[in-house]
Amino acid sequence: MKALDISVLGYALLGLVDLKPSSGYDLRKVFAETAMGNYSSSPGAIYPALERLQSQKLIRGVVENSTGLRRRRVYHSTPAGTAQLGKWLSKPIEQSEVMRGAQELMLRFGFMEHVLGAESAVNFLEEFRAALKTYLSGLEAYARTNGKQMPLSGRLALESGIRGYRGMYDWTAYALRAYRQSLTSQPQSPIETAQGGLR
Amino acid sequence: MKALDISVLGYALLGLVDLKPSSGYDLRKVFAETAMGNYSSSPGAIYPALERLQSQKLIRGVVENSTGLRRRRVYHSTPAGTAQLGKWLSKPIEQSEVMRGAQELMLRFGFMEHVLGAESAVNFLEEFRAALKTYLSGLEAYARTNGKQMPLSGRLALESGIRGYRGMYDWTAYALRAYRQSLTSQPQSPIETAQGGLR
DNA sequence: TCCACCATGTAACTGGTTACATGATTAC
DNA sequence: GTAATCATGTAACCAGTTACATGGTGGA
Repeated sequence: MKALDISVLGYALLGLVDLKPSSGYDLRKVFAETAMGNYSSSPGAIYPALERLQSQKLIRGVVENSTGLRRRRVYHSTPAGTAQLGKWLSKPIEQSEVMRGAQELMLRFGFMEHVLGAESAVNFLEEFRAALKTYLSGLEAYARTNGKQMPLSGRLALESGIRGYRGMYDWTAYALRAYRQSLTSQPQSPIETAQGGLR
Repeated sequence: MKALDISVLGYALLGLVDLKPSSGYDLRKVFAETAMGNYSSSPGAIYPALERLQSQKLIRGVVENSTGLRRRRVYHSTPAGTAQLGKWLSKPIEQSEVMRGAQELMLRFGFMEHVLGAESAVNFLEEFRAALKTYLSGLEAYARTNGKQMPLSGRLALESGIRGYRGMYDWTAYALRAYRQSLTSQPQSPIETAQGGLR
């Protein structure tokens, strides 16, 4: 099977549809109104993206006709779609993704529990934490050596980045605590992934 | 004068070149090796972007031939370029930019002192702080009402976003302190912008 | 009747990604 | 002489942006 290429927006859509069957309009609202404010969200972006996913057989759109409402194409994920989503979620974390702001990593984490189960989420958090630590120490070293010769606003902008990553690093500890707690209190069975072949 | 459209990468390049004349290769290294890890950075992105800026007369490339080195096209900003940069930096902060992660706003802040002077940087920080406060309270309200029905990983991903913005909000206070201190200690004259017409 | 909202689409454009190509200089 | 690094480019492709188009439904 050739490697399908799917944009980040595509994965965001696939993940949302896998969580809950939705129409294009529903999905647009998610991007417009919830905390997923990045990944927007114009009709010219999401309708073609949904069509692409459908042509790859990862989702299927069914026209709702039961009620007297206007035609509404509700998409749901196929087994292949869930599998593909799981594959994406299972990718090891790369340093370059951390560098680019870790937004895609957070998106992946958001879907992880539902698709791969809580243990995977914990593993991901541990890996993420390690990657953040590496990147942070690099940033801090950079700030120490180059900070003095930067204008104040540049130095502060860099400081903002460092604080952001430090905050994320702290967050991983918080999230791990939350997960460990939920795992011990109820020995939560992970949701079965639809297919076995998630390399 | 028609409104030129310049991508964020274009502004990043313009700002860097305005700080210090540089070749395409120098600029690539900045994106590859410093904390400006987003905005990359392949030759296929930055060389065409530099050409576009040059065709808009915002920068000028001069081939270095003094040394025996290989031809190296060093770009420097023109007065029109500095003016355009100032115009971009002067844009009021929009909520939508905050929502998209505030990366462009941080980029703007990084260049601000050099182009518009310290007072502008302070004003920007105050505006930014207010925008963050608004956005944060919206996010927190969203988390309160929708958090319970989200899976743990989704809830935690949201929490990460909130923490990130809260961290930025705290950072604005820190940055304002740093600026006020530097302004009172030495009554630093802002660098004159090259042209008056920054609407 | 007209407005606001639900809902889906399309067409033109363009900036960035990926990958390839080239050639000069320095160090070993 | 050859590998690494400096340095600049180009060409194909495509996803996302902007803007426009359409048409149903419910309420004032």
